[in-house]
Amino acid sequence: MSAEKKENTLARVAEGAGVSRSSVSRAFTRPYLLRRDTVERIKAVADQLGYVPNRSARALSTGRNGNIALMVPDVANPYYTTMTSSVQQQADLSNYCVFLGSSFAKPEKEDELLHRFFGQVEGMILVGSCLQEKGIHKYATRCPLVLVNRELKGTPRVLIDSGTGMREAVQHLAAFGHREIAYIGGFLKSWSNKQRKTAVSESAEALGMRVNHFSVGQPSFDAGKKAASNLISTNTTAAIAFNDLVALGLIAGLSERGKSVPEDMSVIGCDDALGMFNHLPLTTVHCGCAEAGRLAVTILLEMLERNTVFDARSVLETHLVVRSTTSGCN
Amino acid sequence: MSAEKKENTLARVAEGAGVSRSSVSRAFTRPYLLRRDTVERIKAVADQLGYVPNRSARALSTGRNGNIALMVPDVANPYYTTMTSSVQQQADLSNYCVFLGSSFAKPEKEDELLHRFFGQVEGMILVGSCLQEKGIHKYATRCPLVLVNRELKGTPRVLIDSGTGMREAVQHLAAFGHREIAYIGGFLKSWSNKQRKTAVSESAEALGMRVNHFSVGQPSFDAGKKAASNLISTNTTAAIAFNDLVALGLIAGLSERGKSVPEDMSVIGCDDALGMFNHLPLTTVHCGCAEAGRLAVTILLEMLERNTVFDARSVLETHLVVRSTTSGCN
DNA sequence: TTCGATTATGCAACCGATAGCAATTTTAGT
DNA sequence: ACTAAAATTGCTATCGGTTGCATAATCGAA
Repeated sequence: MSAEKKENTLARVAEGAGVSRSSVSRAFTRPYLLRRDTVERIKAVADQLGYVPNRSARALSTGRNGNIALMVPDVANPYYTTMTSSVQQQADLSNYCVFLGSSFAKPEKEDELLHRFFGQVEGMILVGSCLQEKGIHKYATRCPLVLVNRELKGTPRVLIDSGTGMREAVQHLAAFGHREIAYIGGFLKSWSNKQRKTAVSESAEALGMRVNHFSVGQPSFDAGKKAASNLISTNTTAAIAFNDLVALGLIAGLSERGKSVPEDMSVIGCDDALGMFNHLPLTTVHCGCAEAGRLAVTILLEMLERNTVFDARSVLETHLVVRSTTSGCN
Repeated sequence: MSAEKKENTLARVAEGAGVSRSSVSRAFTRPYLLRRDTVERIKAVADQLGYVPNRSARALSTGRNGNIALMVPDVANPYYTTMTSSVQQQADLSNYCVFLGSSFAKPEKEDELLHRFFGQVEGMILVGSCLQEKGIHKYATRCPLVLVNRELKGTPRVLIDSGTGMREAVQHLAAFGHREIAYIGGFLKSWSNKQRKTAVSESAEALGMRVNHFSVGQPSFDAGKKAASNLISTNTTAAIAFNDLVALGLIAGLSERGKSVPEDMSVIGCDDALGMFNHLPLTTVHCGCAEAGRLAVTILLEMLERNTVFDARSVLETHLVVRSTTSGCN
């Protein structure tokens, strides 16, 4: 069975209501310019016909399409999922539609998707962009764009500072009497990883604690699990992981080796993405991903509204959420 | 600093390359109609100017915009996240852009978002739609639309049959010697819940097992946790939960009450969404969410390609994935 | 009534591409 | 060299709206 019965247009509604196309257009966009009853008559005909204005056509003549693009490294990652969700909700409040793209941390893919979005969005939000500065600039100079977790002077950005939470984590462990801790990092080159690692190092040093550094590369559950054995061979009594996934893996790995958490080892995660679903709720650093997403949208829409680009730089603090995987050391 | 330097258009490129607008258009859409060197010259000018075709304009004249809409109840739910991710990837393979919408299981919100998407997509995928049949029809009759996990005759649909996996789960438990099991359900009215519950009941009965039914309503971690106490007061030796979250909660609840899994109680989840991140990898029913997403896109694009609507009905089987939360009963 | 001031509405150009058809240039065959 | 066929390229209408400007209708007040 074939489809494609042509959609009804302004013209058809106009004909049905016995008015000009302009009037139909106005009935939808600036009804106050028309007589009350004219608007009603037009609307009646319109929804009797099931008329819905064609957004492409409207966009063509107004230059506004009511869309924004959201680019994340990986939608399936809970950290980004939370953000995606909040971005979509916040955009929805202003009747914006959002395009979603996953770059899988590949610059070419990110660029390709952005290029594809470019002509049909009013603005973009790039989360953890893996593009080079040049690549970002290419878009930033041509449409309003907000970065999340990426620092680039001149481009508005919202940064989640995991440092504050990490410092709280170290202090928390110090208060419990831990003197030798470990940081299980992810990719060495990763911005977030560096930020977290540095925060741990510095505050540990300030508190006179010793910290052993490990790097697992891709921060996965299995990576965390494997890290467990290395950890055991040290005198570490507490570990802070790059993220929750690694922390959970670590706990699993420890338990396989007969070590229990938190008795034998305290463990702290980061992101607060899936720690509350563990049999032992995970002590972790809560990162306001949802808030970051909302803020990014707010900034972006503000730029669209005012038709200007401003160099905002918002930093969101993170905080430790104490649950059940940390305790005093024996 | 203000933005808004007008984008460059076909015309500008044409002027720069000393050809007509048609030629520029062809250089991008049907280059084989032009002489090799003409195309090159045009492309050179184009990307020197940073020209990107305006998709709204193109859409207006071709009637195709290269976009599809994906509607899910909640992006933040891992079950849907997996699907969202696969839909986006699959669409990307055909150079389609995807709009994402979350209905939060509210029909009005779903309708509002779909209405907003309507004019600017070629087709839609509705996952677990909460619209009434009438509401779905409204869109299905006007643009190609594929349903996931929703049965509606005449509209192409992809259904994930958790029944097969659930039956495997029951058989698995039977093989381990369990005679009295429990099903911890979610919302009583939910289609998936009914499907899963029925499958458990029927296959248990066929195997001569007894099954105790519980319902927790909103299927959350805490709900599962609470269910633990009810469970303990029965002679149940194994439990099948509505989904992984409930299963994990259940395990946590049991452990709080000194029961260990799988020694004292075998536990099986459903969805395979987050069970592998547990310290004890969860035995669960794997639902091919990613596959369902891919399939939905494939069907949708096929309809767009062939410009027809066909009443496909694909059922995806699910399978038990045995990990560490099940064992023989003592 | 009559006239200027307010609304309401229509006209027609325009947004940036696409595509059918016509015009022009090449190519190939004789 | 000459011509028909084939390959290129240009012209122009069109997609479905929006909007500035002009015209027509309505209203109050003189």
